[in-house]
Amino acid sequence: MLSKKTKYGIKALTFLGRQEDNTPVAIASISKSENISLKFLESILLTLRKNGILASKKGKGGGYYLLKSPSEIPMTDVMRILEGPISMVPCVSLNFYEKCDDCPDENACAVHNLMMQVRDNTLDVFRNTSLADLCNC
Amino acid sequence: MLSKKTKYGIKALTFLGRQEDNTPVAIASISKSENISLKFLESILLTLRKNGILASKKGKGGGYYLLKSPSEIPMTDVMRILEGPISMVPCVSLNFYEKCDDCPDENACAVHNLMMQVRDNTLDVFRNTSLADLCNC
DNA sequence: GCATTATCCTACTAAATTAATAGGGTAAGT
DNA sequence: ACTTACCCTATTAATTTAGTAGGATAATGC
Repeated sequence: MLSKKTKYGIKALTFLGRQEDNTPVAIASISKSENISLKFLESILLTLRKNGILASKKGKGGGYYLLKSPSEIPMTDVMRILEGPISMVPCVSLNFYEKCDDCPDENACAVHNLMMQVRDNTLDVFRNTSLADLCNC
Repeated sequence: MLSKKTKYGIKALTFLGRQEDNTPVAIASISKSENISLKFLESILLTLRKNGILASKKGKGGGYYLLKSPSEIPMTDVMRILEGPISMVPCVSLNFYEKCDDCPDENACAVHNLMMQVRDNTLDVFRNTSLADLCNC
């Protein structure tokens, strides 16, 4: 299941990507438009900023804005920052690999092999989708 | 993330599918071979039985066995029984649909449209994989 | 320079889910 | 009868997720 954090994060990003110019938008403004708890959204935007997706400006007229153009932001990046691994099991993860305790041989593991396929397919979607694609729908 | 329940369930099913004949296998036997907590596995096999994947036999020589041949058990069924929805969000689920509280228009929702694609791709994998495919690897 | 605005940041709490355990009940075989 | 092994409900422990609190910091404008 997709966490609310990721869901809200993506909604906020598309909201920012749909702005005419790239002037800062206040958290409160996004919070209202997208029906997201202000404080929760605050922490989400903070992690997106710390991970190089957003930049911010303080004080009056301040807010968050995209660092790059939406077409340059692949959904793989967004997903990994907000949701973590794209794989359903750590043993098939490219960026968050971990060995299973119970499994003596990965190549002989049915779960491993099935989840490799799922990962490849999911990755395909995220690699071929940028924030720009999401803004136009 | 895939739950341990599903992971263990799939491992147990492939173990049963790899048996020469379809005679009952005791939970304890699967538990040892696959390094799964006995009691936890017990509850997993119980739900697989209640959902028409497995049958069981009590008493000495008893245990669990597959109701159908592995090639007749699609992974979509297994996943939905053990893990629940295949979709990452309820609003794109075929079998567990639920409307989002925050979203006024699904068709205009970026998350919805992205997750539709992910669902379609994941579903493709599960639909085209049977338990038999997992037993041969 | 001071008030206002809005992000920054740490810590905490509540709720939900997951993983596992306990313990007795029931049926089948010998 | 006795043993074996599944049946079933309830409970607990651990982890994760979602959300809250509250003040610190920085920029802007009068």
